[in-house]
Amino acid sequence: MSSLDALPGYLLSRARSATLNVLNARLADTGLRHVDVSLLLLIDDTPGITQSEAGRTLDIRRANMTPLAARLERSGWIRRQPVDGRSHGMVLTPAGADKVSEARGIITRFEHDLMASVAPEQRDHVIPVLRALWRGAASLG
Amino acid sequence: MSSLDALPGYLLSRARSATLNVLNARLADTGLRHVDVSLLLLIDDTPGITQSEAGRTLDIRRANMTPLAARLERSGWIRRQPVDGRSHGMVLTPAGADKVSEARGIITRFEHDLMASVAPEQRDHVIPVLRALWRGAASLG
DNA sequence: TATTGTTATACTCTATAACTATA
DNA sequence: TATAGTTATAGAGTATAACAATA
Repeated sequence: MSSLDALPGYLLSRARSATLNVLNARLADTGLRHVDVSLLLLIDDTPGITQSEAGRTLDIRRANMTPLAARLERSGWIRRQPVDGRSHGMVLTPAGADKVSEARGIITRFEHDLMASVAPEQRDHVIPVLRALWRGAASLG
Repeated sequence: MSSLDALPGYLLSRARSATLNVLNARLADTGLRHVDVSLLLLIDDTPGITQSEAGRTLDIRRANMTPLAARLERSGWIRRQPVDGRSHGMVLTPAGADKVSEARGIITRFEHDLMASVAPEQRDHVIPVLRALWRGAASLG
């Protein structure tokens, strides 16, 4: 263990990388990437949400949201329909709703396994600590 | 707040992104990227460490370590010297030692500010939680 | 004027495969 | 046969700038 292991920023990167590797491996068979899952879950939560709104929620820029949403639409998981002349509301298709269920199962199992791997005395602190770091770092920017 | 905000994996990504943005902004004037800092700190901790050893410690592949180390050498911050016919040990130059001091100051201030932004009741849990998530995810892989 | 979506583009980070030189 | 370093390359992920259409 190097002295880097005392630095929250470094630990955050390593923890993120380790968890993402596991999640991506578990998602591999679904044809979804983790970013696809987050967008599909958001659309499921907020049917009709526009690309720009989704981008602001997920911290994805408009320019990068376009190919992402286009890919989900091409795969038949979402439809984009104009809500006014310039905004596109996104909704799940029936196939997309099935895909979300499938993804939700994997995510739920993954989060459960991850939490189970954390010592009981730290488990209740996982969510509060991560939220605090997120909000805290954002407040420093 | 979407339902994603209850998922450790998602929170980890957002927290990592937010902290990295702040850190990179603070490092901008030094000519260092965060990955440069982690390698320089490791070399400072372990003078003579080889590229492969450093790669295993930092989870950076040999193929990606080469241009990284070459850049630090070109900048005059490290020297690479053969330890046997195939391994290169890395050591800081005097200029590199100065650079590490500069970086360490920024890192220390950054980690302090980040910790200060976390509510006191969560603060002591930051390091244990991040270590637990890292090790836990690695054990799932 | 500001916003939405799009296109083009570039930069970083990460991953694999193939090669050489050496242990 | 395994390891160290290198090179080339490809794929994500993320960033900016410019544009047309619309509010």
